[in-house]
Order: sequence, then structure tokens, then C-alpha cells
Amino acid sequence: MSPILRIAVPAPLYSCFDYLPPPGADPAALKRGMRLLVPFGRAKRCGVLLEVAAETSLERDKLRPALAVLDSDPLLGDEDLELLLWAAAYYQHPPGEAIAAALPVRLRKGEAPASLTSPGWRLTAAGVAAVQGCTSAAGGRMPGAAANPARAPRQSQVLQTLAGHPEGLSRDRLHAACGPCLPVLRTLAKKGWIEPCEIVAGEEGRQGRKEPGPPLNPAQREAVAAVRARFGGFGAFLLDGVTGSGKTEVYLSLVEAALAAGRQVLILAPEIALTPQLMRRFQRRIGPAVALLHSGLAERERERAWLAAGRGQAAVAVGTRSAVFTPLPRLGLVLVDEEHDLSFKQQDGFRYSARDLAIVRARRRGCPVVLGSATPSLESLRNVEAGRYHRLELPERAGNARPPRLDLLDIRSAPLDGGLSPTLLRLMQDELAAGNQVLLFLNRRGYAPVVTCHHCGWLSECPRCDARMTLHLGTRLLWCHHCGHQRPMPGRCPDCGGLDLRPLGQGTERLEEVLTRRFPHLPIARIDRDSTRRKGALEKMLNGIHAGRYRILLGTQMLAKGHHFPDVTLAGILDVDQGLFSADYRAAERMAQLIEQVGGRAGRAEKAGRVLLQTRHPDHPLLQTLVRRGYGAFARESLAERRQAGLPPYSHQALLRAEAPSPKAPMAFLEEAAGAAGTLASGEVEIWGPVPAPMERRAGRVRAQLLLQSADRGRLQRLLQAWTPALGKLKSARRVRWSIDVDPQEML
DNA sequence: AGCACGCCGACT
DNA sequence: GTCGGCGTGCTC
Repeated sequence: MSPILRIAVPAPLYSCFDYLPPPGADPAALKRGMRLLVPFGRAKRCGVLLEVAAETSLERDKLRPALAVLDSDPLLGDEDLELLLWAAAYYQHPPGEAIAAALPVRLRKGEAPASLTSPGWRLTAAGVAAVQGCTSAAGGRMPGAAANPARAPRQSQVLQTLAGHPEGLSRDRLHAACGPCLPVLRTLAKKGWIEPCEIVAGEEGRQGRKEPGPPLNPAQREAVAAVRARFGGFGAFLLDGVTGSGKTEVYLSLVEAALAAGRQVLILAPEIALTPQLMRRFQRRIGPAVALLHSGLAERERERAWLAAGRGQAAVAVGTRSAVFTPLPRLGLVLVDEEHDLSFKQQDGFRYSARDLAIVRARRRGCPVVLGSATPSLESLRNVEAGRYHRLELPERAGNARPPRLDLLDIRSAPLDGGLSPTLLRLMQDELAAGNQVLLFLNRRGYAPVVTCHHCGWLSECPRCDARMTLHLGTRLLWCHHCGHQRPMPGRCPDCGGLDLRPLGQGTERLEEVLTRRFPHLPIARIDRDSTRRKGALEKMLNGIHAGRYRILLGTQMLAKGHHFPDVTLAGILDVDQGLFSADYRAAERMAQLIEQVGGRAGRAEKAGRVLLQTRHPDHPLLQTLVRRGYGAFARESLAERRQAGLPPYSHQALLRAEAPSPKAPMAFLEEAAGAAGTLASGEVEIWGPVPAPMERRAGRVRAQLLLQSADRGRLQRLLQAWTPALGKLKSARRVRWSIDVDPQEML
């Protein structure tokens, strides 16, 4: 009797599918974690083998044979598959889709794994000599040195880049470092200075110099020792340290220790924190095989890194959210940097939390996991309180830097210019006159969040959303930030034809305009999604800031995360009040983290920073706590409130969302779903709603949601396991798009 | 989700 | 007479 292949096929279905082995395949060679091409309905799909079984619950003659085996070795190991299946069940997502989401895109589509070697270039001996000659001449004229930076800057750039990598660089990495440079490469090859070579994935940087780290301070040593003591077994740690307290050095020491023990390391970070500077620092210090898995990377490069990790050849995997599923057979340590960051939670499709799965993975694997943050999430602080995590504190800023001073600026009766109060402007003037940099944070891109007709009161409403369209002066567009709908900025009022159209409120474009008028001779760097759209624009601007070419920095979120600006002595947050009265109870937590992060951008040892928060509610208790007693006290008070209200992290939630073009369908579906949940819930799970979503209409669809909440995670999970499959069978489900969000972060 | 099947209105 | 609307059901 031929064996049964149980295969996870990507489809929005909660079961796996049984197949017969492909004709002519050796059943003994079939291993869990290999991909197979299978017939599925009328189409073909690429599934992953979960099990070779003897029995099937179906009639045997209903089974179809698989079409082909796509791998000679499993892509995913047992542990990887178990984690994915656990996550699929926990987050109520179809297993086939969850597994597909973990694979690099080409492999997901059934293509053959990329070769681990890729074509690249390295310096020849003559090339090394040319680089040295050029460097020692320090720009002076060398006989025959066409790599003279002044005369052939592109050639010089390529040579310098290659000089940092004696073992060579792949085309992709060269391209990333130097831009398109094929003609330059040909010229250099003709001169005999460089030669083509094969680069083995995971080997890049292996022979690069390893720089020793600075000596650790006592708190850092203690943190490293505490984690090292748990190597070889599970332990969860919260590394709580302000910006500049040296978390990265703790990570690096731990990575070195894990590598010395022959283990692989998984490092997760928000996209925005994976800056080229940080990566260079890692590569300088770790030296051997660092596999980069972030999304900025060319897809093939990413795939090679993934494969090299899975074969145990890359020792360290660094990546964003989806890197949590990277196969790592010798995994011995997991690090999650900026653990509070919301980007660890996927907001569509397979809605997993990479931070939470990192904990699950480490526990299942039996290795330590370290969550680092200057502003730990309330969830993690709760886990410390409950004794599930060990807290490791790094109290000092390294190098005796003083923490920035936080002050509230009451703007209730201040005449604002472009959102700037006279006091803030005066203080800016002082700092700028003293030659320092100033940073302004405004979490709203565009020129103005709404346009109105002064004659008839028309507002720039989005035709498809319950929202206003933002004016972008750069492109002369009205643009809805929720659905992407755009229209040209009208010359006159669409309703009454009046000519007096006025932008209301401030965006970063308008702030830039006001600052240009106020400080006409000072260069301004505006950093938001619009100004950094072009590839490399952000890095160019950041380099300019560090070189002191800009004096005023203004921007959104992007500016608040990941980058340090030592010459900034004054940071202003223009509107801190949005977070205070939001319907979302997590808004205040996010605002506090943001303020703390902005503070972390500024100042250094000899220049203490100052952070000013413009507010119309200077007596608000949360602001008072934050300003007077810091993030820790703020978090403790917030936790006490959450406990009192029975909100997360003292309870657990799942949110069922539904949307449809027809206005009644979502509520009808959710009513029916609530009824089904009611019969399944044996008490202990509260059912809230259904209610319309906070923004009821979005992109032309009406949205509503139903909240399930329980103090007992297990009970909520048991209900979900029975409920989700039943939801798809409801008649009203056909009229809506629905999704379940377990541990939701945002109630959009 | 796709992709079929299937049963009722306006077109050559 | 049919082209095509989207309601319903299935995918091993």
C-alpha cells in the first residue's frame, strides 16, 4: 500500500490535504518539510509535506497523486514546521498559508532553491596595490592611477568598497553599496585590478576584520552574565535600558558567546531600526556569516541568506518580522530589539506577533530570548511582574551622558505660527544661534490634514472613507491617507465655486514652509515618507545631518526611531495631545513611547538635550507622570489602570472584523457570529459588540467588529478553535470579507 | 481565495 | 434563441 502524503497547501482552508506520492517517486526519499507540486482543483499549487502517513480519513480513490517533488532536502525542519503549525492554530490562520508565508517568495511559488553561491567580484593583488597607492597619495596625483577619487570617483568607490571585503562581494551587495556599476566593473577588470569570483552565501564578511568591542560597564556585564547563565535552556529576559545605555553592546557580547558555543543566533528588529550603520557595526564585530533577511534586500539575496541559515552555514540571521520563521538548526539565542515596536505584529493576512512567537520559539527550542527596549511594552512589563521574564536594567547612559530634560509647553493661549508656539520658537533660536541642531516632531505628513471653503464650509472629504483628504502641496494633490484616493487640488470650491479655499492644520510640508520663512538661512532636513520615497534619499539626508549640513530636522515617526543625532540639543513635539483622548486605550502608551524615543534621539555627554512637549492639557495626569517621573512610572500607572479595567495585558482579546460594500452585511454577519460564540462560550469569555469600526467607511466598504475577551487565554483559545471553522459556514459570511485578529494591537 | 456550475434577464 | 449576472459549493 502506497503511503499517504499529508500536505499543507496554501488555500484559505483550515485543513491539510492528502495525496498519493507522485508516480515514480521513491517514497523513502520523501521527507517532512519538502515542497511538492500538487493538483488542487483545476490548478496546481506548491505545498509542503507535513507527514507521510499510512491512513487517510478519505476514500482512497478520492486521492490524487502529487505531480512532482520539488526539493532534494527539506526546506524546513521539524521544529520550524511545529512552530508554524502552532502559530497558524493560535492566530486562526490556515496552515498552508502560514507555512507559505514563511518561505522566501520564489520558493513559495515552487521554484528551485537558489544556488548558495552567487557571482561576485574581488580585488586582485594589483587592485590591492592600486587602492593603497591611491589612499597614501591622499588625493594627490598618482602616475597612472585612474582610481584617483577626484578623476574617477565611481572606480574609486568600487575599489574602496571591495577593499573592505577581501573575500569578495556579490553583485547584489556591490550594487547595493555602489549603485549600478557594470561599466565601471568592466573597466576595472580590464585593468586587472578586480576579478570575478563565486561568493558563498553566509561567507561574506567571514574574513573581514573582527573588531573587539569596548569594555562593558558593570550593568552590561551583569546582563550578559545573567543571560549566559541560561544558555542551553529557556529563559526570557527583558533588557530595559534607555537609548545610549549600550543595549547593542550587550547583544553583541551575547552573540559572540553564542557563536563561540557553536550556536546560531536569531535577531529581530523593526525595519526602521535595521539601519546600514547598525548592520555595519554588526558585521565589523561579529565577522562571521551574518545572514541579512530584511526586505530592502534583493529577493534572491534574501533567499540565499535564508537557505544558508537553514543549512547551518550562516551563523546569525538578522531580520524583520518574518525572519522569526527562518530555519536555524543550531539556534541557541534569540534577540528582539525595540520589542515594543508595533511593526512586529503583522496587520493583515497571517496576523502573528513576531515578538510573541520569538518567545514561543525560544521556549520550544530551549534557549534564552532577550527582548530589548528603552520603552518596554506593557505586555512585557506585565510578564516581568508575573515572574515570567527576568528584567535586566541598564540604568546609565554610556559615557556619562545626561538624560534629556522633558518639559511641557502650555499652548492654550499662545499665538501659534505653523503650529509653533512663541516659546518654542525662542528656544529654537537660542539653540540655533549657539550652533546646535534642533529636531521637530510632527506625526502628520503633507501640507495640511484638511482643506475647507471659507465661503460655504465645504471640507475635503474622501468619497470612499469617513476621513478628510490631506493636502500635499508638493504634488498639488488632495490625498486620502486611508485608502490612497487622490484628486488634484481644486482651484475653486467644488460645491459653491468660491475661490477662498483654506488649508487647516499643520503637516510636515507646511511646517517646513514656516521654518524656511522664519529661519531663511538655515538648511532644513524634512524626513517623512514623501521626502524619502526615492531609494537612498533617507540615508543621504541622514548623512547630511551627521555631517552638520542641516541645522533644523523635522519629520514624522521615521525621525523618532533608530537614529541618533548627537548634535541635537532641543527636540520639540508639536502636538502631544492626539494620544491623550483617543478611543484606543493603547494610544497613551504609544504616545509615551514616542516621547521617550524622541528624547533618546537627542544629546550626548557634553551637550544635555531638552525635549519640549506642546500641549493644551498641561495638567493631564498621564503627561504629568511622564514628565515628572519618567516612562517607568508612567508604565506602572498605566498597568494599574489596565488591571483595574480588566484590559490587556490582564486579559486576552480576539477581534473579529468584517467589511463589505453593502452597509448591513457586516453587522448581520457579526450578529450571527456573536450568537455562535455565545453558544460556545461557557462563561469566562466576554462578547462585546458587534459595533461599527472607529472609521466605519473605508475604501468604499462598511466595517464593523466584534470583540472577544477573557482573563483566561486558554479559554479564549478553546473557543476560537471551535468558532473560526464554524464562521466560514455561516450564510452571512458569504456577503462579507472577515478576519480574526488574535491579540489585536490596533482597533482600526 | 479561485473557479466552476447553475439558473434567470436584455441582446443580436 | 444565447451572453452573462453573481449565489452556492468544492478543493485531498
